[in-house]
Amino acid sequence: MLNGVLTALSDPTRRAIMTELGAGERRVSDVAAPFEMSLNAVSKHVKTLERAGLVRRRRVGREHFLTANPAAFERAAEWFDAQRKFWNARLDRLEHLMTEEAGNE
Amino acid sequence: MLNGVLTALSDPTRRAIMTELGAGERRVSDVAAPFEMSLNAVSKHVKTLERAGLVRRRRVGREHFLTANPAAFERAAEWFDAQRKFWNARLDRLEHLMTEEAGNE
DNA sequence: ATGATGTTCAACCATCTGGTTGAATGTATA
DNA sequence: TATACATTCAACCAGATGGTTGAACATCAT
Repeated sequence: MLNGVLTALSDPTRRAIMTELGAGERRVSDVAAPFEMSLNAVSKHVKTLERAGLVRRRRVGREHFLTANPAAFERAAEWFDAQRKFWNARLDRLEHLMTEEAGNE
Repeated sequence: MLNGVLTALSDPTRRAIMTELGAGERRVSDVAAPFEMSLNAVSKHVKTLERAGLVRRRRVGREHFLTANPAAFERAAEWFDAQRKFWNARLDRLEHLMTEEAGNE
């Protein structure tokens, strides 16, 4: 869902986690290590990303391995792309009108 | 700022407002009309979008005319595009490795 | 001047959010 | 078995968020 993905990614910590996972599979505590907040806080962020479908979890014994699920980006990326296209078209149309106007002067 | 734009757009009401403004300049009360919430609530949402740079306001007498500022989308759109490119490259690399692996069997 | 219109401001409220700490759970290891 | 490790769960807290209502402000129309 677009909503969940956008909400999840509107937090800088969570975007950083996604970037971190860009380097490959990581355990929860590895992901948490660079941050100054508690492991618990990061664990919550991971859960949020997971709920949004952006992160997948693989349990091996007591360790939880996390991977990014890039497919989940798609909806949001597409939404922004659609916006971009729409506004570009609109600006082009506007510009076109203005040059036409100029031609009539 | 990426953060502000993403946060602003993570709310469905605010995304709807942006869509509404896609049709052209609108007064605050016109923007508010289709929503079931109070004018005040929408006014607050507009202010949020304005703070994020996504909306511009033009005061004419007592009326405030709003327009979308598509340029503000750019950062966010670019961020998603960068993500998309990064993950596609990563998947390609992975696929490549796997076919190489298969060739060695 | 009066009153209606368009909008914001201010105070309030319930819920969400992002963080904390401490305990619980499950698993590996000595 | 006892202990250390990896992680989550639960309770709590402060501050943000999204909504409400009522008053204030500025402007237009009579």
